[in-house]
Amino acid sequence: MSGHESAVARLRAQGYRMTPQRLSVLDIVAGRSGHIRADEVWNQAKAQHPYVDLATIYRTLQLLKRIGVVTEVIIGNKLHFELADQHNRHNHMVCSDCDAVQTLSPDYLAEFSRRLEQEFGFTPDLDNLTIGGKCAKCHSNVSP
Amino acid sequence: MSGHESAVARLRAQGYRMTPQRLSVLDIVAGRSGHIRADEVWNQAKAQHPYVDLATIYRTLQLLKRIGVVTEVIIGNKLHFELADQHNRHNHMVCSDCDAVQTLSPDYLAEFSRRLEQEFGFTPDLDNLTIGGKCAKCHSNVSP
DNA sequence: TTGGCTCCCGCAAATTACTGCAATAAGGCT
DNA sequence: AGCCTTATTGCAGTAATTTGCGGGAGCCAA
Repeated sequence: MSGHESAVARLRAQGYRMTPQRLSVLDIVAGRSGHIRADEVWNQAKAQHPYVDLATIYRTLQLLKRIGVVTEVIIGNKLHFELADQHNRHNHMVCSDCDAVQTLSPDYLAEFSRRLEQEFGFTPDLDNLTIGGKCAKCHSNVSP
Repeated sequence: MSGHESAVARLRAQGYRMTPQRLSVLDIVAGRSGHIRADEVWNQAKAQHPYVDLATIYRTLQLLKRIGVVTEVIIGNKLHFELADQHNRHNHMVCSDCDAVQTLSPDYLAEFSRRLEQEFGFTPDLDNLTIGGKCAKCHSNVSP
């Protein structure tokens, strides 16, 4: 449970204000071990604070993403968010059939990333990289 | 200009029908050397066939994507499509600052892909993989 | 050719994501 | 504690994409 304080500090440091709405969003995302959709955040936030607007949720999530507190994962073309834990960075593999999500150590991408940087000067944003494909279970299935 | 016939054949082979609308979409996507947005396809399609509906464009593009005739590229959170040229497969690197797109040989991902398959049984969909990050030009800039 | 099954289209409405604007409230200053 | 500045919210509206529905058309079999 160390995400909150540092997140609040990071907001303040950049001139952003801490509001009940933002705190709610932060609590909700931090309280969830995995990823959560924007509308789920909204539903939970309304329980704590009846007049939060969905637009505020979106703006807050974008803000938190911009300052690196949460990361965005696209699962079956729906946006999800999760707390960015600096001590446990990971990428996601999402199955295009069953939407199952597996996490992946960024070590697997280190070599690839280094080559892009050396050969193209392109710095990939690994924090937000999600790999689509078929998981082992769905791979054996037939119908497309 | 070999995309058409094989695409038509592939549609028929899977029980899909070739309609004027679908042919238009196919023509338009094939006629563009790079990527094209759904609404651009729509505008061009309307010129040929005044009563095409945008929903049809979207459905057709999804269909073509599903059967592997076109691939999807997300550029600055807008969907783009391009003809899947089997002889010139490539991935994309998109700069999150300036939306510039560079193409990338899938060779760079081969090793990575092989490891995912061996260690997790996960088959990544490299055709639709786009890497976000900062290009060399924007990398030197300051403001976030 | 007739019947029937299924596919496909256009229309409209739903869903998801985002934005402009005026009212509100957070945080610093006194 | 009270005031002032301005970031932030709620509301309403827009943009982008998807989905449900009913009619119409293609295809096959008898």
